[in-house]
Amino acid sequence: MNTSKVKSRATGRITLADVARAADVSPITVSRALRGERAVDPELVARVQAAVTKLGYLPNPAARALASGVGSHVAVLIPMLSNALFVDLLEAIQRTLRQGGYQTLIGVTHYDPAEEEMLLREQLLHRPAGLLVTGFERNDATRNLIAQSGVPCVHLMEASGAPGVYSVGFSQADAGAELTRHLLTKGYQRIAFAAAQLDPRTLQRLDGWRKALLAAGRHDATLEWLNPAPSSISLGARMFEQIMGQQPPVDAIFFCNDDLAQGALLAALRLGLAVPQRVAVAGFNDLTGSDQMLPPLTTVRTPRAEIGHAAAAMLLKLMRGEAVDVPCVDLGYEVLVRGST
Amino acid sequence: MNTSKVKSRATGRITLADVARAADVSPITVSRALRGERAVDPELVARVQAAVTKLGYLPNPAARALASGVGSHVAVLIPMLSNALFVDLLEAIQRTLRQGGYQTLIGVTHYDPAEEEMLLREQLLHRPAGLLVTGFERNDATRNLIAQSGVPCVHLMEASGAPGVYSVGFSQADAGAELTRHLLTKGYQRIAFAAAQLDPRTLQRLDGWRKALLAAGRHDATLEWLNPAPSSISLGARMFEQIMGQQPPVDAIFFCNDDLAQGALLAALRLGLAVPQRVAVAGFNDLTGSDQMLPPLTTVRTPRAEIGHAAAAMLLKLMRGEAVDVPCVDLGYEVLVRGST
DNA sequence: TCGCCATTGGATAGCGCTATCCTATGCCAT
DNA sequence: ATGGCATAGGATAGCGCTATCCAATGGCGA
Repeated sequence: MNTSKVKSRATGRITLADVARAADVSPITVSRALRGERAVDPELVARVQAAVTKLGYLPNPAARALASGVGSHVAVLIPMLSNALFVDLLEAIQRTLRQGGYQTLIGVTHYDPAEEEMLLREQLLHRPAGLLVTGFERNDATRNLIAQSGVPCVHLMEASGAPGVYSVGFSQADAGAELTRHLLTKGYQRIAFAAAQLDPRTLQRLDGWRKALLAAGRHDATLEWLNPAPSSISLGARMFEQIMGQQPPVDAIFFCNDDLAQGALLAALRLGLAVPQRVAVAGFNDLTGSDQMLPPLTTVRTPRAEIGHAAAAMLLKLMRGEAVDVPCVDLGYEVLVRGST
Repeated sequence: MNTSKVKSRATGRITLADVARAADVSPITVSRALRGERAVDPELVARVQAAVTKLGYLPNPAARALASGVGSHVAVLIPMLSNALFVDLLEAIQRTLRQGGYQTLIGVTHYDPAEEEMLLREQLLHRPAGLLVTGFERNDATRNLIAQSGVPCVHLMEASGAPGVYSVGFSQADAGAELTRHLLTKGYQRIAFAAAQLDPRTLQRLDGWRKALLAAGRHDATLEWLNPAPSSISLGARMFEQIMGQQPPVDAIFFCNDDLAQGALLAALRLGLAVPQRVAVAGFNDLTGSDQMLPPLTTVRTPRAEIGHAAAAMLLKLMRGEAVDVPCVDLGYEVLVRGST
């Protein structure tokens, strides 16, 4: 029964062969019993389990990866960790994947398609069991890498009906439009849109804002303030001052992210401009601190933790070869009306 | 020269054997040429390099890990991603390690020693090439795991002279004391210390504050406000209101982290309490937004990016078996005096 | 000239798993 | 009975690399 030979380079760790010996079965039976890959006599499974517990056996991920051609980890590509949004998303992803027995490898693309491609190539070398990527917009090379790798992939933060594509998110454009309609309903006449970073999701919000204003006959190109610099509180403050210094004046500003809006509210305090009387301010994502601002910030609560959890759960199914009934999950959003509008 | 046999389960990827064939050398020579593990005839190295380039060969990390017993990644254990401090730290670590050819695997301990132990056990299974952990305080089991694993380990964020221990950080206690002395110099009489989370580094700052106040004869137990809840802007606001509602009044508050201090400044605005006239507020870490507050927040700039970089560089040396001349690097800090004090 | 050792290329044997094929068993329909 | 087939355990052969030993070469002192 015992087929293992004398070890010349023993690492001292308990191997599957040790378990097999202790349970008096063949190594392959242990492997099958542990993975549930094929029907195994319940009595043998019990014996294997007992041996595993007794010896404290823990499988060697590298050996597993080499033999099976697929790792026990998931690669996650996100744009930026300094946006709290993605931290919340990651936290949920990591928690869910761990329960499924997978490690999470994080790659930060810095919103750069070339960097995303490079990271992906690197990650694919490690043969991840699954892939989580942010949004749909990427260069063809990257898209092909994903498709040809055969690694199950779920897209985060956006909702898309494309066939064969898995995604969990919400409509950024709808959210942008709905927040804009809230401002219109409140009676604001000239509603600016102020954005930084200009990543795809920001531009979708811009699109929603534009559609809502066009529908109301209130659109005007001078209302668009687009800055490719990274989003931050201080940039929000600067953009606010810039916008308020222009003619004709605006009476509301929709910032594409809460950090910008927070900076704007602080700048308004500094300048003595009353919010929302002189100008209304709205943000996006309901980041930490937005409810503490003066006045509290009107924003859109985005369900990033739920997205992370649902995407990870979907990926787990895909990795296990189970069927996914709804490939495109829309988790919606919620406009939070607070004092700033 | 060609020793490889017909593949039954070929994965289609280029292997080291393919390179060996193309360069007309043995596989082990390719391995050595690529790793520089032993002297190899420069001409052969050139031939190997040419073949690698021509074929686009990329080593298989799983095979490497299995054969050598050590992975090509570093495990990093940090307490929390929602504290921007650690995001900056990670960013620097990841950048430096990637240049050294290592992947970064992040584990978030949530300030929980038990979770840290569990994560570490999990990570050690993957045989990381190196380990980065936050601070020195952990349970004995975890400490033993690190020591017995034989994996090179560098400790982050604190400076310690313990022999055989590698660390990069600064003295949290000194920084706490220096900020406190700044407040004393400014003439504040009753300087409170308000802290959340109560992790080791927070307690070290507390210690510094206490020593400075004791030295000045201004210490008083009612000045300590310790809350084990997670640090956040809203908690800072609540703690501020609580502190300001107590008698005898304080004239300055040192918050252990900037998010708390930011919340306090916002609460002060809400309550109409003038900062720094009615009460001075100081924070720690110089997080994003602190310079934008009203008034701008006095705080301590902590060199987390530098720490991340230096720690990763030190770990790279250790992993390569090179000597590290200074095992304990103190990168200092800087008190930033702004309008809030 | 001879050995001795340092140097460097290669053969061999795994690392610890899993894919694949093979075989033994039992059960059913014929 | 008997063939056919599903079921389940095991032997075998790698996955793609590296550790280890071995052999060939050349330089050098005696």
